[in-house]
Amino acid sequence: MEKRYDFSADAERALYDDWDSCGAFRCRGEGSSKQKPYTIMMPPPNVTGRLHIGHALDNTLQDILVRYHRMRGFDCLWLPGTDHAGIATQLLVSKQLASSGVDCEQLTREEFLEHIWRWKDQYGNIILQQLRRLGASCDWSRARFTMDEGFSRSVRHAFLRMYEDGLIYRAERLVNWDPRLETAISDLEVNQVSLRGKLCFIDYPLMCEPDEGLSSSPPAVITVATMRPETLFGDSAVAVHPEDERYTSLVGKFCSVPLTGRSVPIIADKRVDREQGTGALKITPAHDFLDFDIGSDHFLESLIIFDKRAKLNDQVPKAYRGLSREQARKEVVSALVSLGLLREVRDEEHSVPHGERSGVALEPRLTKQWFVSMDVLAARALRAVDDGDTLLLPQIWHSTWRNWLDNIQPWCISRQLLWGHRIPIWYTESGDEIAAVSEESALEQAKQKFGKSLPLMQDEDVLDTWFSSSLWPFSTLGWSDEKFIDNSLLQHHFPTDVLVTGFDILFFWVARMMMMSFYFMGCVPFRVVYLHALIRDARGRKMSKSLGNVVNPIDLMDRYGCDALRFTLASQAVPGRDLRLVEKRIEGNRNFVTKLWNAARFLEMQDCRYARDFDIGSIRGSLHKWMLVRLRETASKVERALDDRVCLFHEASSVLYHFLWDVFCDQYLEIVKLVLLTGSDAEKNEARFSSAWIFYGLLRMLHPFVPFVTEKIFRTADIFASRGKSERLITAQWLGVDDIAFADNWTIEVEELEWVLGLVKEVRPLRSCLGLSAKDIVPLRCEDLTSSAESYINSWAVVVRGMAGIEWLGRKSGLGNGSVSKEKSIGFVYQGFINAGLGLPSDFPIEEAKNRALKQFNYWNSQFHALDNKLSPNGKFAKNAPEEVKLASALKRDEAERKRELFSKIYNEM
RNA sequence: GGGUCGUUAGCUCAGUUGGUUAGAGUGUUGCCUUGACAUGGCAGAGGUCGCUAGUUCGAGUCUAGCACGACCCACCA
Repeated sequence: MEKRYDFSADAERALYDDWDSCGAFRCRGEGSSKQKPYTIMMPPPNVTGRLHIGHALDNTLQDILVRYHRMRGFDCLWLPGTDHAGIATQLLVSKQLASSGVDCEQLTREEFLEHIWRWKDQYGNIILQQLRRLGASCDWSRARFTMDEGFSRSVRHAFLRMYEDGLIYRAERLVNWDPRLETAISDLEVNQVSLRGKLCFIDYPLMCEPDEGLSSSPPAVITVATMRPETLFGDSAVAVHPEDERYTSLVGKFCSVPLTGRSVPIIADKRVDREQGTGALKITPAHDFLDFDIGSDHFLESLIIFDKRAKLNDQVPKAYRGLSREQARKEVVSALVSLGLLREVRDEEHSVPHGERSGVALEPRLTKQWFVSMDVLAARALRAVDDGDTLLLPQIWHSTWRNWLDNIQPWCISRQLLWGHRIPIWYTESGDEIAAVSEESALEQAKQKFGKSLPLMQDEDVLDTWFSSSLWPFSTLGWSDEKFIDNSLLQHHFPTDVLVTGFDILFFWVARMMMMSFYFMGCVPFRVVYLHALIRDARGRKMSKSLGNVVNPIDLMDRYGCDALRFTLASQAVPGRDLRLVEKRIEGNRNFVTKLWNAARFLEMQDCRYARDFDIGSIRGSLHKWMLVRLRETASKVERALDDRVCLFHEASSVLYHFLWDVFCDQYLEIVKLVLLTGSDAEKNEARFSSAWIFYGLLRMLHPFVPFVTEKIFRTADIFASRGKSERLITAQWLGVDDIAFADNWTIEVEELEWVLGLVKEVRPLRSCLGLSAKDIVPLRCEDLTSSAESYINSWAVVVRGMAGIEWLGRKSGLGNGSVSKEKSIGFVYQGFINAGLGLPSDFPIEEAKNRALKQFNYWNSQFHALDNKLSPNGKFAKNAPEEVKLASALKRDEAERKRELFSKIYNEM
């Protein structure tokens, strides 16, 4: 083996390509009736995407689950793919076309789509290539795209069924309109942005009743307050609260809208808030949601004053036509000032809805759109989580889930874009709608319905990207695709096991998948949803391009290796908490990878070929038995943590980290070294093979987390040579609790255990002693430490004997239980050095010697303390706790009920 | 306005139904190159667990209030 582990991109790619080409990622599907299926659908990244750190986290966690289950013998399907990402892609391609001098406006729909498809074929798979670098072991042979042929059929099929069932309908409503993208968007795509604005108090002159004449005195005005004076062109009323005494006399009268001369009624409506502004609200039904509702109830006219780019249209006076909202606001204000109708202006914070994609302020707009009725679907999705059919992890999301689904609004699914699934509805000249899977079918239907061939126009709009994504879990398995209807793949792998994704798309995607799955499949799409948190920078800020704090995972992998990044992400994946990416942590985990590599190198140096075939059940040494017990305990912890219904990735990685480093390397291997130096031939042999065998087990447990280094070790280290067994770790069988079950039959005597623990305890002082003595003590015995291996070994053996002497002395003198004074103990330990043959020179300063002995004493003391606690049944409780409590607390954890009873009994009697 | 979460060592974070002396990584101090590993080893320093009250034999952990921070939903005349 090389001295250093090579984690370069090339080295990792070689390993990855080998896995891929040997078919390790492939799901066997229908061909493997014996294997239980395990299925994860990868959240499809946008075709426009480049791998960012969030993808890295998302896919690392999925890969850990998939590799783990694969090793446990499941038939794993991890299905990858990409999303066509309607708005994002269209924006990107039109920008590119514009920069290369193509005027998108001049292109026909077909020409533009051709450009996008060409772009998609060229660049759309970059992110999937990047996922390979991450080690993602997904089944590439089953990769899907949300606009591939089969998927498109699914989408049409789904739309038509929901249309026929009345769940999808067309309606004229006020929708959130994005004036930059010139399309409707859904409520979820709206971000509220807090801005400073000017609250304008505008006087609307009252219209005189004919009989009042000129006699009535001013002020004959009603003052309204608005942040958006430019919308006054669309006003069709002024509303006040019915019980607002200031205005009761005015209700039913008319006032004139400034700059237009239009006369509008003053109406009363309970939805008007008396506290806000002046208590009088100008009503612009076509451009405000509340106004729209009030307007409909009072049968007011909806005056549309903006075009689709949010510029004033020809409904407004000539001087204002074509102005943007901002320009219009200025002009209107100055006109009002010159008319003396602007009473007051106040600075005020308010939140303005912005399009999350375009970033511009939205304009509510009255248009005809397609909607999905959500109530029934939502109720079912809610029940699924309430009943536990699907588990949301972490469970805190349950209440958010409920909250949202309880207050759900119809979903606007039509988009005025070009890139996406075209709505499968055709119109006749008479305006009749014909729903069909294709134009041919629509023509056929029209012919039957009207008795003659008619020219048809397909609906111009496309569907919201999330509409197609909501079909992802089953559409990817061939649902509604004629070629695969009733296919066994769908039966085998649906519902899927786990969905791993970010909480930010819980409503966008997860909830809608849940609804669609119930509607079309009659069951939940996944048993568990694991929602991971957001990755922030080292200072806790969100990563954003504008802050320039976005880290590129590819770059991190180049510098630290993929495994180090993966392990870091896994170890930070604490449910429900955002994680900050600190580079030092990645560096630490790179060191962990190196440690693993070096442990392998050590074992490699021992002569233990075919260690994989070693009959571990035959071992005799307590040391190895103890180690196997610890290994089993580790396997158990990892298995529990990786259970789908728990998903404690940080727990699993932490257990493995400390087991490898602290227990396996720092304790066990150090003792193995002693055995190799001092043991009999049989003992040496057993130590070599046991340690290699145990390492192999550990290597398999680590593989899901750090696949590259483990595979590399497995493939290069001689110890893993085997007689005709699997040659790849990725397809090796997990070494689980059940595989080490034989350890249960061992009775490790208390003395044996103590002996082992004694050895374990010796390791660190041994190392410590080696450190201490290299300059002072050892040269006393061995003049030339480095000249020959023999002298080194001898001096080491001496140290070992010395430490054994100290321990013996320590125990004998009762150092462990505090029955000997500290001073006396120091004396003993000091004496121990002498007795052990490590005699300090006669002129060695006594204070220094005492200091050393004190250090040693402190260490031994803590070790004995720890040992005492392990052996003592009541060791967990404070010395001054009441006896009753000690008794009660000695009960096992799962007997908490009894514990409580006992408590109340004890204290009731007192 | 409604809801959720967080506050533990200089920094980034664990801490399982309340239980010895609150842990890890990283940084820091001192010592040590040795035959797996200086991307290492040993030893040390560093914490009134946000604040206040309460429950308890015992609170980082449970309850209430407060402070600061983050996020989600709704509204905004």
